[in-house]
Amino acid sequence: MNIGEIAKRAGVSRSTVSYALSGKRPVSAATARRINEVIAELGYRPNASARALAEGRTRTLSLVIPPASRRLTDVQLGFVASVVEAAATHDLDVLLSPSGGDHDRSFERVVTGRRVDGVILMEILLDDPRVARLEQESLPFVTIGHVERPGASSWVDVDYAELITRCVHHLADLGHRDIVLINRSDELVAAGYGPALRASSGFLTAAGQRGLTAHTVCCPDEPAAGLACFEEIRHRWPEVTAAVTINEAALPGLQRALRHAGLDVPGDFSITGVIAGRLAESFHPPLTAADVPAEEMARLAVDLLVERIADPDAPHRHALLRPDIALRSSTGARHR
Amino acid sequence: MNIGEIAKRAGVSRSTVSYALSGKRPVSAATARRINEVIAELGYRPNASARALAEGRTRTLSLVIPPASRRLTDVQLGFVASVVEAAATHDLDVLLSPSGGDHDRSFERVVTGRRVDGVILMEILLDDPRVARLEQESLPFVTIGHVERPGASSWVDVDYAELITRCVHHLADLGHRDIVLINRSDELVAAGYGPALRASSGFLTAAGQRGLTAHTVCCPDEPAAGLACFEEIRHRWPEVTAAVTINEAALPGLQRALRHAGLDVPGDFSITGVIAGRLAESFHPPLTAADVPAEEMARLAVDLLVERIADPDAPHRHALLRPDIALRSSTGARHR
DNA sequence: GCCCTCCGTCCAACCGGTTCGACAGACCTC
DNA sequence: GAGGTCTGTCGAACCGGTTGGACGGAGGGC
Repeated sequence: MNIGEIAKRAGVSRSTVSYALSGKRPVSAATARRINEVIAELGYRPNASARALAEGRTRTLSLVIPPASRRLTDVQLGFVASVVEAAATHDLDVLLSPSGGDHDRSFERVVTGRRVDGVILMEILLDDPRVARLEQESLPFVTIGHVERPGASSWVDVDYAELITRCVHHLADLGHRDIVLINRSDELVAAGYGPALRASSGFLTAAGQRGLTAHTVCCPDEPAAGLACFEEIRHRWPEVTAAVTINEAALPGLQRALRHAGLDVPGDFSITGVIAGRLAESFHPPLTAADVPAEEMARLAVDLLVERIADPDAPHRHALLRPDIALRSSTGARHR
Repeated sequence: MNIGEIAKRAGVSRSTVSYALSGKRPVSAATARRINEVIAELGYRPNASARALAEGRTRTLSLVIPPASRRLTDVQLGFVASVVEAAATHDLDVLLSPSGGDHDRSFERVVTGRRVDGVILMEILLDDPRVARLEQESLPFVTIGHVERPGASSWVDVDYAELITRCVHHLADLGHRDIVLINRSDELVAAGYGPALRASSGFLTAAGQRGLTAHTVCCPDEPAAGLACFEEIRHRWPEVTAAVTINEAALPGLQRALRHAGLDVPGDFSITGVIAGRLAESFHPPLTAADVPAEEMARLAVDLLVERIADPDAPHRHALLRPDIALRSSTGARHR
């Protein structure tokens, strides 16, 4: 059942049906009614592939995710769900493409087969080859996270350096003198993962300004690693009284380690950082932390992308978000 | 840059290029080499929409997910990632379509616009309208979870009734006499969500067989609810010494409630159930539980779907998985 | 040398839409 | 009543692939 069938039954030409549907040229009321009746009766819907071919656009976005093997964090999952949601408000579909590892076939297929109108990249490295690939292919894209040259593309990100700085000041104001940053994994840092690097430098700079003694550790994205990591911290720097973290996956392990060490939060030890809000609230006690506004970021990313698709030559835009630190109950005055 | 351009530069007709690419007819070695050179030089890749239109298939699957507002559980997330992964091994792309709430436009668009070759449905209700819709549209589909009439479609599921039964026997063997099932939310049960209903009936039947006193409660999919729910259990049935659960989201709250009540696991209280393996291991202590094999299920679902797409008239097949209970450390002998 | 086969290639139709230019007829104007 | 505009519709080209039938030429059998 195609547009020709509808045209035949309504006694008009194919183009008239097309115009009736798109409204791009006027159609008499009587004809429109006849056409709509036939369409309703037959349950006709235009074939998406044919339309995409003719229009030169697919009404589809690609969301490039890290491969499943590397488990997604809560923040990342928030992005996926929210991007799909935001795209739906523009009547766009979302194609999920793994990239990295041996999954670059999917990425290539999507990029080069004109399968989508635009791409949203997440888990961006400071110098990301996929960005170069998309630029070369001149396919509109927006990144969640940003590469080193901030003017080179459209992006949305949270200002990790600034948020971590605020965390440090918050702890300093509470009297803490020895603090530690629990970062993401070694591998990510080595690969040039922006948030990890920006968090680290923001942390050290702010600690320096306030005259604090600061240490940083990398911790694999797993609960068990969080436990081991904290025990190492206690062993190497027993004087530390507060931690800042951006490693969500390590939180359960961290929690267990704290209990195991008999430390009360925030009585004996304070914790803060940049964390998905939902996760911060399920910590015990709820974490004082900057919540990553995944939903807002996803919405912004999709809006930026839609804009770029409409006008690929417009200047790049970006949004650097700095959500307030939500004061919950995991930080307190130092009294050891 | 299209197939005509390649043909021109290689000095052959468009069809020859097509045949060289698909291998559906023999092409002389010399011609093939010339064509491949031009293709490599220009970085040509066939336009996916045009190919889809001509071939009548899109090489794309749709994965229908619950809307983002209803947060995805860990098990569900495992499905999404694993389905994408499994589809990639068949060189298929995955379109993510929210359904339910006000997102049925996406579902309709995908189903009726011939946008995909097949659909994977998750979060199936015992009597799911989407199943009927897909049948009517005669679009191949596979469900993760199964509707009431098991022969009506192809599906893969875990045998919740059986697994919960095993959990009950396990607890009974340990001497527990009063147990409770912490189920998913009221709404899901009311909507006819299969796992919740099958878990419940399996639980009650098994408890009856073993002569145990059994209670069931529904608990919203949130940590806070888990806490409240456990406190209610302690209040209403203080004699209960063990819980079985399929509610992952409630686990953190449950954990907090146990600590708050000063209960040692498994010394004072045992917990088991059907849970994503990763989550079971991040509980403290690690949960003795049947791990939902999300990866295997996703792989099976994709395989079944690919099979159905190839031969839509083949009889329906299904897989009902019964993973062993992984013995960890959250269950012990009753001694109160 | 003739006929048949087979191999490699080409032409043209087709998939199902969109869109541009043309045009018939109604209506207005002078 | 001739000429001009406006409205609604149609025909045909086009998007970029795939595919079936036709066809020319090389090679083999007689």
